[in-house]
Amino acid sequence: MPDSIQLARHPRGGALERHAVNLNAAMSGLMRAAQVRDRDCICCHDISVTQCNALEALQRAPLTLGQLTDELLLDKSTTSRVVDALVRKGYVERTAHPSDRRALQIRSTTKGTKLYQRIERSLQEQSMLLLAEFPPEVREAAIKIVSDLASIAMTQVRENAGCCV
Amino acid sequence: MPDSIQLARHPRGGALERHAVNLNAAMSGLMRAAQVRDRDCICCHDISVTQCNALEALQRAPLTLGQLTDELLLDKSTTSRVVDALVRKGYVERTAHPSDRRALQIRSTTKGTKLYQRIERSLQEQSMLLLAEFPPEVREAAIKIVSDLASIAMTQVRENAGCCV
DNA sequence: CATTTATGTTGTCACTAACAACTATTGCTA
DNA sequence: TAGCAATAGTTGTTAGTGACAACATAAATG
Repeated sequence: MPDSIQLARHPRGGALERHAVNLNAAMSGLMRAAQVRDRDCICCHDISVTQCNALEALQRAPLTLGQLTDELLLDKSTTSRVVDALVRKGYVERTAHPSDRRALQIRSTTKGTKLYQRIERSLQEQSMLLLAEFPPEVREAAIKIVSDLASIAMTQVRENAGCCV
Repeated sequence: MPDSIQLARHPRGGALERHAVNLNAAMSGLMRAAQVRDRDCICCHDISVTQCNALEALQRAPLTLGQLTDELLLDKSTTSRVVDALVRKGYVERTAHPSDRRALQIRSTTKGTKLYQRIERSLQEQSMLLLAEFPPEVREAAIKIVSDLASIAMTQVRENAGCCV
């Protein structure tokens, strides 16, 4: 088990404080590694990580630009350009919204869906290597925790909109 | 508990495949949220997220540029510029390496250490909000898992250096 | 009907990060 | 020990990301 993250032992304060410090250290390492890994992996498939996130969101259902913006936690202008890129490459299309003529329905094309499935498969292989080291119960627990963390962090971001006081 | 991550039930294949798919979904959500959260939080403190990562690494010990590059998983040119920025702002200094005149010893200044501590405190507050929802044993387990994931992912990145075949 | 609000797009800017080319040391080896 | 390959950092250049502001168009509200 290589260079593991340094965990603090006794910073002043209670258990919660200590846990928070340790979680931050671990998360920041994980984020850096996962970011690079995803970039290297996704980029071989002709799109960027952000573009891939958008494509993923559109696999579930067609979305308006606003909904997509919300899901990606980006500015609407950025989202618009992410969609531009995907349209240019033929992975996504902008169609008219049935009831609101201001809005769009952005949907994945067949080509886009195929691409996404290919990418998902290669990301999955990476994660399998990663998870193979753990027994099944621990894997289940890890998934649960990470997705709970994700939900809560997501809400924090949406509510706080610029945390610093 | 708000918009939680969709978990797949029965994709074809064994438990490991299913776990890998679910972990990816959860991680990608977590990454997006945490990235935005960290950015918003750190940016109020006059440096970027990458600069903050560098500052963090330098809290433990002075490093050469190469070592720092390795830790941050960046290109050495990028790392050099990250250091530039931190030097310009007075948070870090480049000093001569004792035994190798090609190399540098990059070290955090007192000002840099103070800044890092301030930032760490505010990130910690965010994480405390997040962790408060879980009982202590679960928190411990979460930290362990996340840091193991981080270590393994880190190794994957270093070894694989461009996964796609 | 007029004003306000919401949906997207475009212009501009700052920042991130990679690759390649270069300089300055160091270390190997013939 | 002279010469050459390898290593440490820096700088030039390029592509991409993402925010903010200003804008056009359509819907909703008074």
